[in-house]
Amino acid sequence: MKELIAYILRFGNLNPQQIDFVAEKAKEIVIHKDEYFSEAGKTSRQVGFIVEGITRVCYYNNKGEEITKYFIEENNLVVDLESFDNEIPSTAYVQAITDCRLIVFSKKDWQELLNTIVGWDAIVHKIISKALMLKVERRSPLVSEDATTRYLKFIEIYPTVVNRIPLSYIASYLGITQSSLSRIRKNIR
Amino acid sequence: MKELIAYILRFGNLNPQQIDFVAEKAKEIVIHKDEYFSEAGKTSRQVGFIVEGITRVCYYNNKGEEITKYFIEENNLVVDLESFDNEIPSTAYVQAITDCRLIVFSKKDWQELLNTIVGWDAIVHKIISKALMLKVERRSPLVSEDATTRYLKFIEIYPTVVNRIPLSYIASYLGITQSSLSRIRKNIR
DNA sequence: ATCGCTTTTTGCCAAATGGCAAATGATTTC
DNA sequence: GAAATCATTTGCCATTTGGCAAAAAGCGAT
Repeated sequence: MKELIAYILRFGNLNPQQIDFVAEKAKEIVIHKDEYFSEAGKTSRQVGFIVEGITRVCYYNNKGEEITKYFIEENNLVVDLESFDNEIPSTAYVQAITDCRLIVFSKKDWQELLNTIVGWDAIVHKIISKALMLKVERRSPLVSEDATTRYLKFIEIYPTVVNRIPLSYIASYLGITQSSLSRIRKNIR
Repeated sequence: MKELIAYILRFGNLNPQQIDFVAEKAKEIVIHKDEYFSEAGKTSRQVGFIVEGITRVCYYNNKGEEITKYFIEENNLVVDLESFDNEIPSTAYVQAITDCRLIVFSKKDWQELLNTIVGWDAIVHKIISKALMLKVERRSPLVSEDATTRYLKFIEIYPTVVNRIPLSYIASYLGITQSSLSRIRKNIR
């Protein structure tokens, strides 16, 4: 729980009562490797915070290939905004790549936080904007680079992730085949 | 001005006084083709709204190649958030690709809007989040597609843009060379 | 340790894209 | 309207990456 609180306080201040209130609403859950936090086609009704573990957001393109949109590591919020906010079916899966410990808030509890804690929405907005900006900043530069450079950038961006997840997920995130990525790894060593 | 107001009202409500107040602070300016709205290395001190025209956000990578990160068309806000919010030098250029009519707000006026209009920050946050989500949704799928598919997706995403801007900018956005894009265009016809 | 399953590596060849330079086409300027 | 400038297309060949299938390596269960 302290990880979550520390994370929130980086974006704004809460007094002790407010922190208690947040803690009261938080539920801790475990999701095992390969299980889903939320699924395409279903409406996402939870906001999560990853205490430990790695997840990925992925979908299937029109050739049936599984594409990893991005990874979400520990100490980050995980929520399908579009689906959660508008109560519409999600278009992507959020899947645990390793066993994960999460703190989750139900939609109802999340609403209560919004209604009760003055400034909660401002904090949340800051967190969301920051996360979205990061995603853009990480994705955009990849398109214009060759496969090796993409992988090198990936290592920079996700140094704590690169050795804990299957090569095939990284390949699909980078838009290259896993055999190519395997060869790239060989060349780099 | 009515375009801007209509745009804002899609994200939240303002009463007539508030609308007047916004209009009072707004300045209309023109930026000619190839001129910059904001520049890398300089702190961005304006929020803009494009009434007419197309801009792009671009930067130079470490090989000195000019990379187009994305395009911003009419009826969208244009602001370098990172730079504007934190008053730090920007890392990218915002350049007019066609002659542009913009409505701009100085940082000082923008602050006044925030301080005066209850709910202004909520509206702005919604606008920003929506725009950032769009950027992610547009960028991510490109990485995993071949050059032709990327271009076809580009046409879908920016149908009003594709024929008004140089091919080289599109190529740099898609991460392919302009000769390749030229050949792709030929094949598609 | 062995079997079975999954992931990663490798070989071979085909297809896609890049690099460079020249030719063509389009646009602006005087 | 001719010249100059800039953008796009094309040709040629090199390089990168993909596709497919088999081999090797890693890993967990018995």
